[in-house]
Amino acid sequence: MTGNGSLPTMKDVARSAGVALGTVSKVFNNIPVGDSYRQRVLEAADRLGYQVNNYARGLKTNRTYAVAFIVPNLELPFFAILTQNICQALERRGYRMILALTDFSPDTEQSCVRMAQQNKVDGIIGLTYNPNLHLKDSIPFVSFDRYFSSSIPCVASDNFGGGQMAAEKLIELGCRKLLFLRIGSSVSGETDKRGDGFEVCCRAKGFPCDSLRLFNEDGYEPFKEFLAAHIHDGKLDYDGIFCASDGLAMAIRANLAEWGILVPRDVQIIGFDGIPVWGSGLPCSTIVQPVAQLAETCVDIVLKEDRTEQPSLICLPVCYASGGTTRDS
Amino acid sequence: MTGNGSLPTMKDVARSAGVALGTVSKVFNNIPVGDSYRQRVLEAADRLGYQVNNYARGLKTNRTYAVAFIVPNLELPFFAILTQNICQALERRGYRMILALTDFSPDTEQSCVRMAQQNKVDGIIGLTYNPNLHLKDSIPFVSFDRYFSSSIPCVASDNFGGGQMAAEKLIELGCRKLLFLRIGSSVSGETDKRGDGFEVCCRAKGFPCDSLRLFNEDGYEPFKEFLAAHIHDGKLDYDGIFCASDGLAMAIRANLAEWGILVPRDVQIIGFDGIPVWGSGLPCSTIVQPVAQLAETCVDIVLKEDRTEQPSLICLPVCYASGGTTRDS
DNA sequence: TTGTAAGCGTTATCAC
DNA sequence: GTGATAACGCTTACAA
Repeated sequence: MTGNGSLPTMKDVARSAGVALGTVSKVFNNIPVGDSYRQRVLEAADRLGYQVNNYARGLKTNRTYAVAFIVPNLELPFFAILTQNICQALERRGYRMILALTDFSPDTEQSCVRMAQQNKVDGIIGLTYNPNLHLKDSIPFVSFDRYFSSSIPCVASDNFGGGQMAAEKLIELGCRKLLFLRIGSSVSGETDKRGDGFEVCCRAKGFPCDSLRLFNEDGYEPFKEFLAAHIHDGKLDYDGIFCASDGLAMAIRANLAEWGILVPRDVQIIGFDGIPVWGSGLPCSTIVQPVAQLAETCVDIVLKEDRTEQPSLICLPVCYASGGTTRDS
Repeated sequence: MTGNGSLPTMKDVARSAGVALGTVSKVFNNIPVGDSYRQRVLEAADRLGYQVNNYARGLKTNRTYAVAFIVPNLELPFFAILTQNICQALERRGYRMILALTDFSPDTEQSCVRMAQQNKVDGIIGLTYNPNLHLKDSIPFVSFDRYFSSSIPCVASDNFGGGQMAAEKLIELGCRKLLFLRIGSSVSGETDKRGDGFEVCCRAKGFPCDSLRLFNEDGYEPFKEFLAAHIHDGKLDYDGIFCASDGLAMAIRANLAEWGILVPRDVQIIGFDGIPVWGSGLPCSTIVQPVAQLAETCVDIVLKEDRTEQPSLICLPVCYASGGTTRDS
């Protein structure tokens, strides 16, 4: 204790150890110092319960060892797991994560960026939808799943390739009448390519492919109406469906069940994401995103000192995994 | 721009606005200042793209408007949703969350606490398992789901009541041979009371109740063996199971399915948590934790200035929700 | 190798 | 109401 009620400072440690202030600082920065001095300092620090004040340190060094991660929410399993992996990747490097949730609001996204800047974070990783997010170029920014410009690195899965993979798989499994379904932000992003890859591949292989692309604002109703319109005599017009997310795949499956249409007996479905459900494994057959590598990549790039020579778009390979909604298990 | 490459400071704003440094500070702290001055300052700040440096501010004021949240991971839906709700509750109050993941490691938990202290957070909310976590009493700490001592507030659901509720419900639904299953940390915590409440209630109502309580280290194998040992001629010895989490409930259901035992036809199951799965609603019938209120409560307490008169344990009411694994829908 | 002193960007206390 | 000036706790030349 310092006598007054507040926390001990370096000055207190120095006094208690009987050394100069600078010496204490050196000890805590791993700068060579006489062994007996180091000893005394460490003991004094321990005795006083001293810890470096990162705020004072950051003020001097301009490095805070904090990175902000901006994401809509943690309700979607993919968002939660991505957040977890990025947080762990940061921790491994001695950085901390400031978590900022936006609930898809462009205004909130912007104010999160402001907050991050004000907190002098060393970098920002953002999964955002605001089409004209205003970024200070003084803080490194890495965008997840959305391409801004060549000067802002974007990290994503190989969404196009994943779509192709889904098409190939469904066709290989005997599907001939294919359908693509998605619901998501009306702001275009990398994930849109999932459907593009799927459709391109279907066409290339000579099979018809319909698609229904909705925006979040639309809600699920249109899906139900669409399916209802494509069921005749208890049979669905399609035998293979590719959904842009596993959650959507599960919702579609549940809706079809109400019509007595069973998966994978009557129609095979492939989703996208591949996050296992705790206690019950993969929710469906799916294109698996390489979450751990995506996280590592974001962190690597955002922390990279040398900001010239940054790639502007990095796509990581996905893979297919069977999960009970296709006839291959 | 300031001429040199770095960010503008208050000094720059003052110079550019032609006012004194202190005046600028006052403007940004909402301290009364002549209107024309305020105008000039705001304009200059805008022109320069100035933002208050929270690190410098924190150094002076000893308030960082940051709270650390320590949690094992975001894989368990309950953890993810709790994290989301706490983060939102903090954002609403103008605070940011520093997220620290521990993966259940006691050492990591301790180092997260150290990190938080070093970052001079205004408070710590912790979902931890380290039985002798060392806390500085200079930083407010709120424990989730685990009681430390009367001086450290603990927030939890009414786990005991939830267990009772599950028993009552199963009995009401006709179950007579009851079973309680749990897997979790070997460090005791509030969640242990789920089973206690269940067993107490079963006994009080005069129905037999078995239970199998495992630790994470044990893995799932013992559950499978237990169930196998209690299946005779394709029939399970129990007709009602209460699982300490929804994830476990789903795992048990899947295991029973392998034996041809169907839920809820042959046995009814109630889980605990009540986090809906994106795209498919509740995973099972369950005791729902009031996540939003739990989060609000944690944040309220951790930010409360007056630290005398804090309750040492707050239990929030749970409720039952049917989700397809009981015969009441 | 050790000690000294000048800031880092704010806030807060004073005279004016 | 406004404008110097001294901290806040630390890092980092630079001098000893």
